[in-house]
Amino acid sequence: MSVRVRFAPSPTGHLHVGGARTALFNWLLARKAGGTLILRIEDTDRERSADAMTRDIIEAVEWMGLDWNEGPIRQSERLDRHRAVADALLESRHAYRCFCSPEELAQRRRAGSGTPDEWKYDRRCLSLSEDAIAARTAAGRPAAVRFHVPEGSVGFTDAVFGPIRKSGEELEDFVLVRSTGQPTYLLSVVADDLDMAVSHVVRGADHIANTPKQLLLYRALGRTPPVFAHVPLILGSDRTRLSKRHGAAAVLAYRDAGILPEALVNFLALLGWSDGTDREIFDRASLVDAFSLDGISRSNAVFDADKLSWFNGRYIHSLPPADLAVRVAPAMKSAGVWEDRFEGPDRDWLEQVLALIRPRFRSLDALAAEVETYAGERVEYEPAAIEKFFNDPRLADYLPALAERLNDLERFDLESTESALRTLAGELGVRAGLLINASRVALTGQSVAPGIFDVMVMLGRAKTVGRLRVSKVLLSSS
RNA sequence: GGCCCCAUCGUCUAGUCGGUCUAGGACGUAGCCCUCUCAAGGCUAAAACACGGGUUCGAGUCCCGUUGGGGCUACCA
Repeated sequence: MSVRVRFAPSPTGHLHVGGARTALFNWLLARKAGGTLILRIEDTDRERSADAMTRDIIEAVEWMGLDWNEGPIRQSERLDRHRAVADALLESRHAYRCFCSPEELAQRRRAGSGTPDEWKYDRRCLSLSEDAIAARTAAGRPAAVRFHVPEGSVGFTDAVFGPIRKSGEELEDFVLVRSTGQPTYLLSVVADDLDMAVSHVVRGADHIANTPKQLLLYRALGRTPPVFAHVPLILGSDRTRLSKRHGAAAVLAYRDAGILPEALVNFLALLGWSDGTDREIFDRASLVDAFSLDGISRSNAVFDADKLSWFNGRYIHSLPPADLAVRVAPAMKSAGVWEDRFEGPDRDWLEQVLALIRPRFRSLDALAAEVETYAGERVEYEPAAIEKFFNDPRLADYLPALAERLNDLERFDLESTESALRTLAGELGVRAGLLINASRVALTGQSVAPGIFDVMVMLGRAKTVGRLRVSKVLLSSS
């Protein structure tokens, strides 16, 4: 049996990390088995669905690099097919028309004993005679289609949770088609999964309780259900279900915050799945290779932004510089630090700067912004840096002296700059650290930077000497 | 409330048919090393089997209960 899976988000909101992980697991399963991934948009509730959200979801899935083989299919385009299934169920007496309006139901719910959510549909319309139905239909009364839940229990073996059973008494006669003629989710998923020959349904664990209802539909239709694999939910740090309240839960928000898709993918894969080893870093290919449904955990997982950040750092630190330059370009552009020369003659220089400064960064944004320190014409001095390393008045003489030494250098490289500085420090009788740290502030405006000689070489002689000379002003005025 | 599901460090997790598990790894935290700063990197440390009963020679591993958490309970998906 060939593996056919689907990722079926509903466009009622942004694609959040929970949905993203479900998409990833489906993709992984499809790729691992050489199967097919179908992208299906579950927009049967027109009221709550938005086209903008559909675009958002597709953009997010593409950004994560999860390619699909069929779709995107909009469920709303298959309404006729769904209604046909409902008609078949009506015909076979597995479903019946219900003329109770939502308002009436709400009223009866409130009037019933116990709390409203204990109330089950009272099957008032189940016993309607043919004549009564015909009369109401002729009178133009809208009717919903309800499934007639049979006696007995339904059970299935979930690929991650194992056997799950539910007694039919717990289920009420659920609606398949709204009185507006719109099919509901329960009908649509089953009809679509059947038509699309879906072999494995991998979805969030919040669907576990609905699965018995769907199983009943498969049974009534005389069809074999797919394998179900429910994935535990992702929780916020307060252990409640992840939502907008927990800050950035949307996939594209992470992209916009400078997260690399491979980091998100790697992180998400390990959130609720393990291959049983200690391995943490997985590229796409090894993830496909190692993935298996039975490595999925049964308990919910808390989303740990710190760990995502760590993964992102790992990828930023290990990407080939040429690739990193490509990946960071959008962030540089939106930060306003991009210059055309980075596309041409200074490409190598940019790559070298990135390679030099990246160990200190875990996000593309911060990394992009820091390029300005090296590429820009002006230095922004941090007050804290000045306070920390510009606190020796003698520096007002030392730094200009260092500038001249460096300016006179025959060659301007790592070795020559370092020996020039250390020689000067020796002659002055001060620690090399004094000049080094002060130079760091003079050259970058910060108290934090890569090795100072690397910084000098990246800046080049002109900028290095210029910034050291300018710093005299700051020193004498402070 | 009812039904379903889950339960190992703060977090993500490993934990072969129950037998050196004195419970392993990672993030985070603390310390040390490196060192011109801060990172990165390396090393080390603190940190968990929710609780109570069973079953068994022996339970983190099996069973029951309690507690806690989550989900579902719509003419939402």
